[in-house]
Amino acid sequence: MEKSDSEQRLQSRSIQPTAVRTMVLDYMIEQKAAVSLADLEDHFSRSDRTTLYRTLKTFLEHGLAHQIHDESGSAKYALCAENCTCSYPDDLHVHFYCSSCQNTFCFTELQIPSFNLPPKFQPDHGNFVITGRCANCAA
Amino acid sequence: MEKSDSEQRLQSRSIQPTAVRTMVLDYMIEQKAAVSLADLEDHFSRSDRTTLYRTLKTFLEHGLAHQIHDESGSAKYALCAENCTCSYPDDLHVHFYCSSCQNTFCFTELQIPSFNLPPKFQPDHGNFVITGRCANCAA
DNA sequence: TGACCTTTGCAATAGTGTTGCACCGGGTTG
DNA sequence: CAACCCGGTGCAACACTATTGCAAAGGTCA
Repeated sequence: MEKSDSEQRLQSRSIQPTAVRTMVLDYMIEQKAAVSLADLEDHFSRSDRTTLYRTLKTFLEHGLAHQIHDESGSAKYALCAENCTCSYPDDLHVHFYCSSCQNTFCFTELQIPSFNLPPKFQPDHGNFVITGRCANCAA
Repeated sequence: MEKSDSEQRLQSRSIQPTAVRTMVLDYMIEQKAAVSLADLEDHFSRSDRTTLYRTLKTFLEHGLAHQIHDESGSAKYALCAENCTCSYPDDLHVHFYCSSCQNTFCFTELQIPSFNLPPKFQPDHGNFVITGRCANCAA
């Protein structure tokens, strides 16, 4: 039996590829914007909120996705790149939250130039969000 | 009757200096870390949650304070500098959220080197948070 | 004093995040 | 086969944050 790409992607992060997890991953792969728990609830109405919540939590814990805190009030989730460690400062990229359409986009190609923190502060990871209007809504 | 510094600071942002507002502003001035609504509730137990909530909202609307979204799940608020406009890219500074003591600090002196957004994206303001351990907790 | 406006307090609600517990199906072991 | 274990899932409940509606309090001004 052949394995789908997403199943392999789950296994490569040591996550059991269950039906829900594979579906959620597939869904996240197609999205251009980061997804919230509410998005998943809407889209997978046959699955339980808790299951989707724990699915996202599992993705976070295994480094498959990262969490973004924008001004929408609810956490968003986006897939990490294959080789992403989500740690500072290597994987520090910018997100853009559109206050018009409430979408949050990952600009993984947009690395932040490095800067120095005050002494003794030990960074672990970062959450950078620019708020404004996205290319679609600004038109 | 002489006016206190905080009363003048409120008036300079066109905010009526009521008792609650002046007290909250005084409190925020003394804090080294950003405050949450829950912090205010704890400290001003004689005032109502709603009043404190609306006080912060007023501060935001008049550019007296800015909002920070860290991983704590609740919004934090910190005073803006006198000349701050809170707009991109001039007032883009870094915040540090300590996952150990849950405090969030403003590094207003730490400007981000500039970078370019994709075309047509119209930025308004930013929310940059580094998570890790603060100088106190790292010891 | 009375009309008016702002501020404040109280109550209630929506929404998000989170946990406990029970069930189910699959694999394992006696 | 039966007893068991275990991860995943679903249901219910709860905590906490954010937010709104409405009524009371207080200040201002004619």
